[in-house]
Amino acid sequence: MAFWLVKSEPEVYSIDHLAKDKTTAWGGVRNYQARNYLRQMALKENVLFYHSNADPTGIAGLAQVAKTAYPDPEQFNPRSEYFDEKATKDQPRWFCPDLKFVKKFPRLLTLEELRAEKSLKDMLLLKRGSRLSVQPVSEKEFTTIIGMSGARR
DNA sequence: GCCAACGTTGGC
DNA sequence: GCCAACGTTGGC
Repeated sequence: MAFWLVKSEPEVYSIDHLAKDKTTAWGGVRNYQARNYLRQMALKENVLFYHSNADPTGIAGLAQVAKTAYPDPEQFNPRSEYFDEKATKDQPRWFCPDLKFVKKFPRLLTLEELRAEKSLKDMLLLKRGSRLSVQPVSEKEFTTIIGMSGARR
């Protein structure tokens, strides 16, 4: 069982959007490293939902993998901003899993709080210059974060 | 295969 | 809005 973290700009798609949609295709990721992580996601694995480019930034809630990765349909749509002319149906380049809403944390767990927590110092998210929008999280980190969030199991 | 130029991410 | 960090592109 692996644990993950995905970033999203709340102005574009927030935890509240996910709560309303219940399930969404996590598409539009156009970075190879992130794509590879998306393909590794297994059914029912836990995904922390991070608000980037926000005021303040931080972890807003929890999602779960509802469907493992399949070819992102937007790569085939010439009118989509995520269109990729080099992708074909036989050889798709980009993949997306479906993510399902689990819960919104009682309050946003800010980046500042995460940085202040010593046991999270090795977390990928907190590394300088870490821009990856899909990241693995260790079980220990995950447990710590759930504990800090004040969310009930 | 190197690397400069350029584009994007994301914290501040 | 700025800018550091990083990924990608493309000329050579």
